[in-house]
Amino acid sequence: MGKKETTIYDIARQLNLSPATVSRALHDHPAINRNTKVLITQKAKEMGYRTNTFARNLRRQRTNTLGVIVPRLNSYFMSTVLAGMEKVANEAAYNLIITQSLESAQKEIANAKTLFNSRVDGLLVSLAYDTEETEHFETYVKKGIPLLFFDRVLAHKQCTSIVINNEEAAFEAVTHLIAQGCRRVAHLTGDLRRNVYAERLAGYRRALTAHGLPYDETLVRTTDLSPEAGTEAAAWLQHLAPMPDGVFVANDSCAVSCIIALKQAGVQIPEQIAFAGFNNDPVSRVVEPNLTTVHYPGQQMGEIAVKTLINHLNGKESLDATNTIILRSELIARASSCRGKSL
Amino acid sequence: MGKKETTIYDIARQLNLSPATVSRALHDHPAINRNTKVLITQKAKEMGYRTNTFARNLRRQRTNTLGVIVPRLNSYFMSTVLAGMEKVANEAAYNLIITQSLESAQKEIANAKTLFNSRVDGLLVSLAYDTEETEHFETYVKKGIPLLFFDRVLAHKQCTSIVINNEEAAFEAVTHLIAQGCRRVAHLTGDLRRNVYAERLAGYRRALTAHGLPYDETLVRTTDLSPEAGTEAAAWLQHLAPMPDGVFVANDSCAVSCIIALKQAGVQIPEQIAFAGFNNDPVSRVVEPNLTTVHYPGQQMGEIAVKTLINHLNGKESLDATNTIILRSELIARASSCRGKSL
DNA sequence: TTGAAAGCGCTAACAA
DNA sequence: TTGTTAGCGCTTTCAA
Repeated sequence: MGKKETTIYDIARQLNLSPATVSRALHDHPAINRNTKVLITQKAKEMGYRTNTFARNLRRQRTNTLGVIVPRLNSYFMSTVLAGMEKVANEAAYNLIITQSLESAQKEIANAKTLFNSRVDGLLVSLAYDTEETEHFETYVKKGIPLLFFDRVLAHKQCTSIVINNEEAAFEAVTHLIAQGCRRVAHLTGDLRRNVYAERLAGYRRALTAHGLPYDETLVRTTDLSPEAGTEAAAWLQHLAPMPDGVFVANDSCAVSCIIALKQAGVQIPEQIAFAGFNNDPVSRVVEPNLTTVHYPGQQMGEIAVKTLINHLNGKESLDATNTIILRSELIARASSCRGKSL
Repeated sequence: MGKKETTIYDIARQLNLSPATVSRALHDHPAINRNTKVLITQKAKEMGYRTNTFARNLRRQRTNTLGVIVPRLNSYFMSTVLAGMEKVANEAAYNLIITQSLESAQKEIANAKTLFNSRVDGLLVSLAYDTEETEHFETYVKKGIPLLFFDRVLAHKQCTSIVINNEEAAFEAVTHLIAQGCRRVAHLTGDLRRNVYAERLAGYRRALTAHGLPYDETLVRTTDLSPEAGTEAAAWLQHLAPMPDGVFVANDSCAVSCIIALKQAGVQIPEQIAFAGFNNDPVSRVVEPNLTTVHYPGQQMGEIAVKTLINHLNGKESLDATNTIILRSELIARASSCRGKSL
């Protein structure tokens, strides 16, 4: 591997200064002569010096690194969140170590451990599908490492969460379907151990009740919300008797594949079945008819999550008081649910 | 922050052993007594010990961390690549520090520098739109830090690249359009400084020539390939006289929005204009008619990139001999380009 | 404004 | 199989 690294000792020797002075100059210490500083900076560049982050971290007991655990990297929503996180972290000179649990609690535990050993200054988590125990986060809490959950969060904890109001968003979506004339609304959801799905179900249920419609649990189907699940759900919908006249799906990609399968089977959307999805994924604007959905501010969520965490680390803003940050979501009505002429 | 950290010294003291023995036990050193090892492992767990990665890295002069620079995190293709990278890296106990250049050469340079200072063991790069100079990678080459480009790569360099055969893929796509009867094929491309777009253009051109069609540069439009660019391109296409009867677009999301805009304007797809895109993005299977496209093995590319890099780092396989790894891509013909009855 | 010196926690060469 | 010991490169207290 190439030549030996230049250290502050090398620079110090060349300049007949002490390593301490070099260290100070390189990190804008106030008590340092302007000229000395220029001299050192120049020499450092000339010699190809680069900070040894380990030595520095070892000494300072800080890493300037944040850990991230997400269920999957390659979903539209998540990659948007990550883009926001990276942006803010980068601007604040923090590194991001990103890991994915692939929806497995076991991998989530392993990742939490690895990141813990990597001595991240803080951790950002969106939970896997099947996480039940949360022992693996206790180590962080105990060490006083700030822990921030986003999207798929943990209830009843002393850590901060960033979410949208899923219950309300679902309520609005279903209310909208009902306003369009739906009287028998089905719901495709994900694993109910996750707040996002449980809350959307609750919103669905409340909307039905609020408009005098019965809650019928045979109209609720739990799936993994994949496109394949959408296709299967299309068959399921057609076998329900009578067929529902509206469907609220907890994510867009599943909704879209469901619509496509139904159309192939000759079902009219929205005339026979009206649809509403969730996330405002790009596919929602491509499917025909365009999918009504809930806009989920992913990039913003990522930005705020990291900003909040870093502010906390810098002592600018304590997280201890903040329990939950709720971002604004928004229903976007499109053709998949609109039966009137007005839209 | 919490209590003081447990070190191997603490464990050693409690067990009346030397730190060296503890260190060995904790890292599966061969010359260690089975019982001693069990003892130490247990004690370590009991005391809540965690490896201090800095101290370890500082000593070993290795970080087990790879740096990644991508143009954007939140594109379907890129998030798929990253998912593959994370999977392999994680399995091999490597961390991934992911950064995005946001298509800016300047940010790419800054990120390269940061990652360099983070002492990554290797770097994976897909170039920004407007990168011209590549000085910022020279530091890596000089230090002997392996550098691996993927997708948007650098020509004529002594580093390894992982790509697909863009020229050939484009040739096939355009040949397919011609086989469907297109005689006046337009092309929407990206910044031609990037190999992927230059090569796709070359393939487009070769296909025309191979089938006796003239190359007309007024039919080639350079854009940023965003959905918005697709919408604008739709207007442009309609103003060309005569209107082209086929379009090859260098990415799917741009192609899809172009199709949508054309349909709104009353243009029949594929009867009046046949379309082929690139990437096999999910939207390609949602748009109507479904978009003919080139399947790009993103996940696989990410996996192979990291696997190759790690093998090199472990001395299992040298990269010095390997200049380019070419993955297989595949044309997927769908309704957007098929005029015959056969499909 | 600068310097001397200690030590962050770990690993590896050498010794026993 | 285990122990001794010397740093890896940096920051920081204390002293000058």
